[in-house]
Amino acid sequence: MKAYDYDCPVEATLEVIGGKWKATCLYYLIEGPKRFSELMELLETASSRILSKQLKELEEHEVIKRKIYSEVPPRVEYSLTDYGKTLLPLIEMICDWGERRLEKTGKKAIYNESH
Amino acid sequence: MKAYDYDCPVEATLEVIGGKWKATCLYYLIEGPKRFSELMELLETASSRILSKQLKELEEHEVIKRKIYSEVPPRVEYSLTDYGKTLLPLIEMICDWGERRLEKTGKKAIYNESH
DNA sequence: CAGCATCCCTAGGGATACTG
DNA sequence: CAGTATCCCTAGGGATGCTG
Repeated sequence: MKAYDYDCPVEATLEVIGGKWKATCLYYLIEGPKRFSELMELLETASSRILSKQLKELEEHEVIKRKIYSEVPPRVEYSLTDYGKTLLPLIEMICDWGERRLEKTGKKAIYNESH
Repeated sequence: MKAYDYDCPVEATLEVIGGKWKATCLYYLIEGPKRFSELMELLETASSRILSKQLKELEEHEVIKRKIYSEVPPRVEYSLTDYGKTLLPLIEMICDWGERRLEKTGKKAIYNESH
């Protein structure tokens, strides 16, 4: 067993937000709770299996919470926890830097177009 | 071919800093240029192959530059580019959040101990 | 609707050895 | 010293289909 878990604290953060869709999910959750299907639509190219896995991991890291409504058809809403909200400035900074990089590289993001 | 490169700008950032050691490398480069062997010592558990790959990718993304000194034995120094320096506040915020997470989870990072 | 189950695949990461 | 070269391996991600 190792004496340390990380080389540097930055790794502890990347472990939480570093999955393929995680930061993007968090970003979309900033504006408020979203259901599974809403996230699916926003993350056009993600499969439901992967998305649900990433959401589960975010939940395990306690940055989002999952609320189940006992209805038919089923309804589930994901939202940021208080702890997750501490990530907010970080996520926004990540998004800002990404936007500048889009300008620099000429690449495009769906999100940018729809705003 | 896809019409878009990303769903959201956050992905453009994660593409740059999201590799296993990338953010950590950037973090250590904040204090100034470092040679390959210095980074190897700081990133205790990274292999030279991986580290050199990650550095090469950071270089391709134009956030670090590689300076070769024509000496024997060879000497190479890595440092942040001006563009890379625009990542600075972000990296520091990532580190801060990571530190708070270390406190919360009781995990440890080498870096924290040595300071 | 909100997901698991199953199967599959490759890219990222790692160990070890070797060179200019 | 600062890397490649080679081989290997698994974890993350993806396609498709099924269920409560």
